[in-house]
Amino acid sequence: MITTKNAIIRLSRYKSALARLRNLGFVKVFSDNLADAVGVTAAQVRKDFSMFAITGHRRGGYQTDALIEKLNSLLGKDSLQKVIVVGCGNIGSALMKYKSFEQEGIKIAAGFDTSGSFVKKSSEVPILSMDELQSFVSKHKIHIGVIAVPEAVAQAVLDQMVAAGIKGVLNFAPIRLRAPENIVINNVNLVLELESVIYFTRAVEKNPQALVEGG
Amino acid sequence: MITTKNAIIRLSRYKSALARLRNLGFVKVFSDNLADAVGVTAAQVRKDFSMFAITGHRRGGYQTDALIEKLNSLLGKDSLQKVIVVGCGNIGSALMKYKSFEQEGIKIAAGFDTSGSFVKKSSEVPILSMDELQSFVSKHKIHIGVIAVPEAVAQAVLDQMVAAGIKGVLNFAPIRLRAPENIVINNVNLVLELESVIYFTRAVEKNPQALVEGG
DNA sequence: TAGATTGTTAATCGATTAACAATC
DNA sequence: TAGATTGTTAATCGATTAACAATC
Repeated sequence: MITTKNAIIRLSRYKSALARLRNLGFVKVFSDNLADAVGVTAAQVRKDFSMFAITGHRRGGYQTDALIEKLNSLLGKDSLQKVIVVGCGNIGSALMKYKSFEQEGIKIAAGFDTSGSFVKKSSEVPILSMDELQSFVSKHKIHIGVIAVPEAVAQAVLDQMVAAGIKGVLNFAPIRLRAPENIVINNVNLVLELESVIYFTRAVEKNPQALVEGG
Repeated sequence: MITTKNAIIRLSRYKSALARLRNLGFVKVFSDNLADAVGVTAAQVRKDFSMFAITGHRRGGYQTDALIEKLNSLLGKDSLQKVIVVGCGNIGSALMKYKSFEQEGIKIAAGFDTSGSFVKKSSEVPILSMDELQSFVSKHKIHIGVIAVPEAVAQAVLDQMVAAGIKGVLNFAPIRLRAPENIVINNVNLVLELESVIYFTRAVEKNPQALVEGG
C-alpha cells in the first residue's frame, strides 16, 4: 500500500520536527504546529495520527514527549536497530561512517565486500568477506541490510542476503531487484535524484511559472 | 505539480531500461516491454509519453535509438551537466568519487568545504574553500549544486549557493530548506529511507499479508 | 485484409483536504 | 460558558488504469 508508505515517511518527519519543537520548549503541540514545521496541512497530520491510533486532547493538542515516544515505538526506534552494509566502495563506506544513523538508533554492525583488499576486521565497523555474511547475520540476528554494490552484481548480492536471513533492504544499485514477496525493498537512486533536479531546474528556467515542490 | 515529478522519474527509469534492452538487441520496443522492465502498466508508459509528446508507430512500437535520444534530450542529458558539491564529509566525498554520475553525463566540477583541512586544489575533483564558491559558480556557469553538510549549517549554505547563482539543489541534510520559489530543491533523507525499511520489515514480520512495494 | 499496437478518452481508484460535530 | 482543537466523515482532487477507436 503506497498510502501507508507516504504516511510512514510523514510520521518520520513529524518525529524529527517534534525533536526540534521540544528543544524550543514546546511541552504540547497542535496539529497546526506540526503541519507548519513539516509543510503539510493540519488535516493531514490528524488523519495520519488517526490511521495509527495516535490520539491527542480535544483542546490541548498532543503532549510532545508522549508523542515522540509513540512515534519512536511505531517506527521501531524503541530498540537499537542493527544493520549490515554490503559493498564498501564510495557509498557503502560513507554510510558506514555516517553519524546520523547512530544518533537515530541505527547501528551499522558490519560491512561486507568481496575484494580482499577492503577486508579489515579491526576498524570501528568491521569489514568482512562475503563468506562470513551468512554466519554473521544469523549470529547477530540481523534483519536489515543495505546494498551498495555495482549494478551488475546487485541481484546476486540480494539473493545471498535473502538466503542469509535478511528481510528488509535499502538498495542503492540503480536496478529493479527481484525478491520473494515477503522481502521489503526500498530503492534510492542517486543519479535519478540528481537528474530530476536537473530536469526541473531547466524547466523552471525556461518557464518560470512551472512551480515545483521537492520531495 | 507532483504528477510531473513522478512522470519524470519514470522517464528516467524508461531510459535506463531502454539502454539494457538496446544491449539485448532490441531495435524497437513496445509500451508493454517497457512496462515489464520498469514495473508499471503499458497504459502508464503510453500516457507518460503522450504527456511529453513522444510518439511511436501504431503497429511498430517505438524505435529504441530514437526514443533514448528523445528521453536524453528531455531530461537535459544532451549536454554535459556540471554540478558542485558543498560539504566534503562522508556523503559529499562519496558523491565526488561516484562513477555513475560521469557515466550519465553529470560532471562534478568541484567540491566546497569550510574547514581548511579538506581543501585540496590538486585532486581529481578540486576541493575549494567556501570563499571561492561565488566566483567559481559564475565563472563555470554552474546551476546545480548538492548539499551534503550538517543539518545545522544547511540553510546558511543554501543561502550562499542561491546568492552565487545556483538554481537547483539536491539536499542530503535532513531538514526542510527555505528558498525563493524559483529554486528547485529535491531532498534525499538517508535516515528516513532506512527507517522506512525498518518499519515495513517489522510490519511484514508481524503480519505477512501486509504486502509492500518499494519506491 | 486481419491483427496488433498506439494515443486518448472515460472510468476508477486512492490520497488529500475541507468541514464540522464532539468535547475539553 | 465560550472558544478552540481534535477526530472523522464527506467532498475534492489528481493520478492510474481500462477500454477502444484510429491506423499502420
